[in-house]
Amino acid sequence: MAESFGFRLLSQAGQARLGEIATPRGLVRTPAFMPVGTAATVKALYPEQVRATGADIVLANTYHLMLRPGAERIARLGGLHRFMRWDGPILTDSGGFQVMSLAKIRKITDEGAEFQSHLDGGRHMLSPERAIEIQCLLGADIQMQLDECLELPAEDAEVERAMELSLRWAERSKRAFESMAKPGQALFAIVQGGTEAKLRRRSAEALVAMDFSGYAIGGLAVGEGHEAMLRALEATVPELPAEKPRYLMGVGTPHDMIEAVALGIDMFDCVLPTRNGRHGLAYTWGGPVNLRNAVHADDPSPLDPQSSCPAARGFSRAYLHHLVRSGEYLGAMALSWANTAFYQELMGAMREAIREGRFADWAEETKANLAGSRAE
RNA sequence: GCCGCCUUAGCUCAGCUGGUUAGAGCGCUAGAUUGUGGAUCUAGAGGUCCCCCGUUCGAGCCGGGGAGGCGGUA
Repeated sequence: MAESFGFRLLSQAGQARLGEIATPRGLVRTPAFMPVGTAATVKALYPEQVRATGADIVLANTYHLMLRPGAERIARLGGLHRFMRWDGPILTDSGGFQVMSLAKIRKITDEGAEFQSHLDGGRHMLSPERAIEIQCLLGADIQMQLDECLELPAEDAEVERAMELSLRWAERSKRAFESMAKPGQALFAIVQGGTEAKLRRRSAEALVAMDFSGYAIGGLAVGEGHEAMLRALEATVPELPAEKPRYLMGVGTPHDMIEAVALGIDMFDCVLPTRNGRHGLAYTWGGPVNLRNAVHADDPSPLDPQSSCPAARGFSRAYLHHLVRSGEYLGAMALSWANTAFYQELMGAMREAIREGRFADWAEETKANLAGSRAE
């Protein structure tokens, strides 16, 4: 097992990349999907289940864990890996996005983000330095710089201001990381700049000059639309170094991820498989299936016979329909499991297609099969 | 038997002095959801206002008769 962090490019098909991220806690095969475990749990799933679906790494969250149960407490309890019983790599988000999406009242200054907790209204200050300190207390293998994420559409001047602020925060995050992090831990920068190609390029260029272990693309899938997101990726990815992993934050649908991999993205995270699973939407090789719909009430066929997941192969659509409509825990568990498994199967299929040099054909065929999964 | 109350959407119920196209909540039928508040939002379908007769320009609403339900009483 590697002592230090590293990325290896194994193969390429067009812009699509097959690779491997080495961490002291194990390998991450890329393209990778990271199940989201915001509050130190991939909701409704046991860690063993998450691992068995093929996930190499999970995501957890600075914002939520600093508020509850507290980063210092997790550190006293032996760190996040022991706390949540996940011994593989963990990536932690820095909190920038959550301050935007969750905190009711917030004030962004150069110093940091001052916000009121969505839990109890308490006031907190999250600076770039504190965000790194928290991620170090948690023991995250891959840490993210604090950034400012905007909802789109936004004024150009506002997008530029947030992008420039995020650059200053990147620099401070890196300094803090270098003074606190343990060997083998990595820090990723976050490219901002909205949908404006010029701003994206400037952000990427500045961050690359600071030399991070990996580069994330943030501030997308926040209201700009599918095509605008792809154009922003096309503008950004060529600016990033080939020898570092590229992470598209918060994305996405199966369709989104196939197209992003085609543009050279290596890593994803998204709440869709788990959140939508809890609310009755299943992702399958035949496209998304809304199990709340009445059409499933009498359907004895399995959710997805092509899936390797016992929940997708074993439970009938009629039963899952009943569980979802009844608000039963097992419905949320079964669909979270099936969806998490599907997302990993999808990444596995992409890796195989790249390895065999047939990614473009595979992508066309698969997108057609999934049609309905956001065919925009 | 007599007295009182009730009957409006699938369910529980509003309904103005009699006045356009009769409403709500839940449910139902769908849709949205992208660095997770186990959340939220959007749209749609659905009515013999118990039945009949009458009064009125006009009745869910007023009068008479009937049916069904609940309660009280003998």
